[in-house]
Amino acid sequence: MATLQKSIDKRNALIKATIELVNNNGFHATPMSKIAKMAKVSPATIYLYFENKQDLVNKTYIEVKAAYTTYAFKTYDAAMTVETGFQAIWKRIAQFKLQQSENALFLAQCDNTPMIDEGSRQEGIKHLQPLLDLWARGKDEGSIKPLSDYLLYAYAINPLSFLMMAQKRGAFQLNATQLEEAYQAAWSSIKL
Amino acid sequence: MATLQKSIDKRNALIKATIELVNNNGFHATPMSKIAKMAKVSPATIYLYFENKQDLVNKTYIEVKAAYTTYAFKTYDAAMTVETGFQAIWKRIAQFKLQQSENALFLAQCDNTPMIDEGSRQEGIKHLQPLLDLWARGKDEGSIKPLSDYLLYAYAINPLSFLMMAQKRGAFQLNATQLEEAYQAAWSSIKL
DNA sequence: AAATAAAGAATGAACATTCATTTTGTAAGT
DNA sequence: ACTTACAAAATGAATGTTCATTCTTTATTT
Repeated sequence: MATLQKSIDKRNALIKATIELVNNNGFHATPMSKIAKMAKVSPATIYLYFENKQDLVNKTYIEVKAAYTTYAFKTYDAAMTVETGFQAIWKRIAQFKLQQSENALFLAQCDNTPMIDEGSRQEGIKHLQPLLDLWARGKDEGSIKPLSDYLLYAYAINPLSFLMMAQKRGAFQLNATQLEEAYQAAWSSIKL
Repeated sequence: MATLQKSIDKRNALIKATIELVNNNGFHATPMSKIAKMAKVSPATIYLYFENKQDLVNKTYIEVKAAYTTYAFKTYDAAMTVETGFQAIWKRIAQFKLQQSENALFLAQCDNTPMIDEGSRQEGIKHLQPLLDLWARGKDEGSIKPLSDYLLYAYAINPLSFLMMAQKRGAFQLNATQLEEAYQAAWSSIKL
């Protein structure tokens, strides 16, 4: 497989450039030529690593989403209580959105526009399974409200996306106290 | 003076076509030619009503946002208690997102991508003032948690956008009971 | 030396916008 | 009432640019 020879550095640089440019201009307003320039590579080289522009952005999405979920579940252990487990996940997600805001913004944009193939979108959702499992357990135990997975996700996790978006626009600055308040509000809105 | 009237119908048709096409393809993947075709108008005619593509989409955003807030505050009266007022606004917003999902989706997309000028974005925010006033009153009275406006918006209102997005993708179907649960969760996450 | 990776230039399609005309509505003059 | 003249409105066909992708050549690796 010839692919093994190709420089992983170049691939990473391309992914990184894609994220940065798409964040600032959107998918269709970021030409391959700019991505190439930012990654210090010829436009033609992109096609050695990715089939085409759509493939590049799909793969970028999946890669970032995987990094996101890995990060989110890092401190989580299925042996934890539901409350502790949820807290662990929530805080990691918050950390991710604040510390890796470029990546988080990219995901938010992908999730809110027709920029990603439906297949890649589905692929990205799979990785959230541990959270769905935790909720199922919580509902069984009676420690979490019997809401649909979507409602739970919306109330508990999704607002973080909005906060990150507002922060990106310089609308406000989130501090530790506010973050704790946010967590408490999230938990209080889904706990039974 | 032979003053001819530019047809408001044509303008409306252009706005409508813009919303529909941008929803399905995104800003940069909807050519003026397609907008023109859908509005049954010549491409050149668009430039009689709007300066350019950016102006068209900015004006569309502001128009839809204004309709959204008008709808949201329809049943609200500043004389209401904080709880009643919030319920009135929340339920109208939910109704809007469910019944005018095209418009709601368009707003969500505008709010999550670099597609709209910052000026138009600011313009769109102004209309939410009555909600901010209500929260200020609630915090004074001690009936709402002393969270920042952004946190309050994120927890109380923003999840509706996520739900609408998921619904658009056919991920689930929101019914009246779930809607009531959603409202209760929202209120419980911000009430003191 | 052979094979793979990379590059820059070339290609052709898509697009926003403008141009040159035509159509339409209106109001003044009859 | 009915022309006629005129300006606004509308149009389809250019125009020039931008962009994704491919082609041909050069460099690098084994």
